[in-house]
Amino acid sequence: MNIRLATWNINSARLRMPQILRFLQEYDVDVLCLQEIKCQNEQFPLEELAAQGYEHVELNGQKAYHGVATLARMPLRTVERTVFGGIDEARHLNVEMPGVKRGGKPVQIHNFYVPAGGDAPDIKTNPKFAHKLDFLTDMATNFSKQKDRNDPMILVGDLNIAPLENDVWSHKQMLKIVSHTPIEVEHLDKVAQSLSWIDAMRCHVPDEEKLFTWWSYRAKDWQASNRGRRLDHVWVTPSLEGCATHMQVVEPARSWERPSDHAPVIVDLKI
DNA sequence: ATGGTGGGCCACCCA
Repeated sequence: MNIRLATWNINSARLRMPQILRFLQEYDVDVLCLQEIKCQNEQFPLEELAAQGYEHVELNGQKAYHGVATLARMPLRTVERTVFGGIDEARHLNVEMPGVKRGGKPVQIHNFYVPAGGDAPDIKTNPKFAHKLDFLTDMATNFSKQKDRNDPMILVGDLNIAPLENDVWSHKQMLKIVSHTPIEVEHLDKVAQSLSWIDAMRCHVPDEEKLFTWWSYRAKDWQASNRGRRLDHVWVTPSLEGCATHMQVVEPARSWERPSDHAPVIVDLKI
């Protein structure tokens, strides 16, 4: 069974519906995980998606900020919406695909929006940075205690960390910038180690090559300056190792009218 | 060192 899965920080689902519909159609996506939907569940535009064949939508929304959604052509079932890091915000949604199994178990998809962490990389002066690290610590603990690395799971989303040197435009100039500080990378590494998660994007692009998914709105010409970061990720547990047969960052979407500042990431899975 | 651009919502918060 071949499944095309995508993740996209959409920066307002309601405002960006034309781009969402265009993306689903042009790229023939089966499952789309959205972050920063910025609306309550009741406000999410279900009808337009159903009309285009995406009849299955699971939500964890909230008013104005954050919020994640997972939508698909095939049935989905919400397993859990978990609060990490002690602050009750809509930043996680775990769904399973009852019709998509590996080793007799339905494949689960964790959709994450990790806190951005504010400006100063200092837990003493910046509560947002402390929250980000707490969130990551909680993720690692929760996975270790509650989950089994032998289960087929996919983790996608905006993790707001670019861990590798070539996940940012300038490693040296980014070392003290939130999203690329060593302490954040250490915390993210612990999350990855908790269930031996595999970085499915880097399986397709060598560590020596630049790979970005986000470009700031503040650049005059995002392509010319190309000061990007890889903030969005796709991980799989060991039982799905090698299942991601193809990966692409859909950079053209960053140039569409009224774009999100994130580009979608697509993986093709053979399950 | 600073400000640059967006979205939600109606005074600012957040990215």
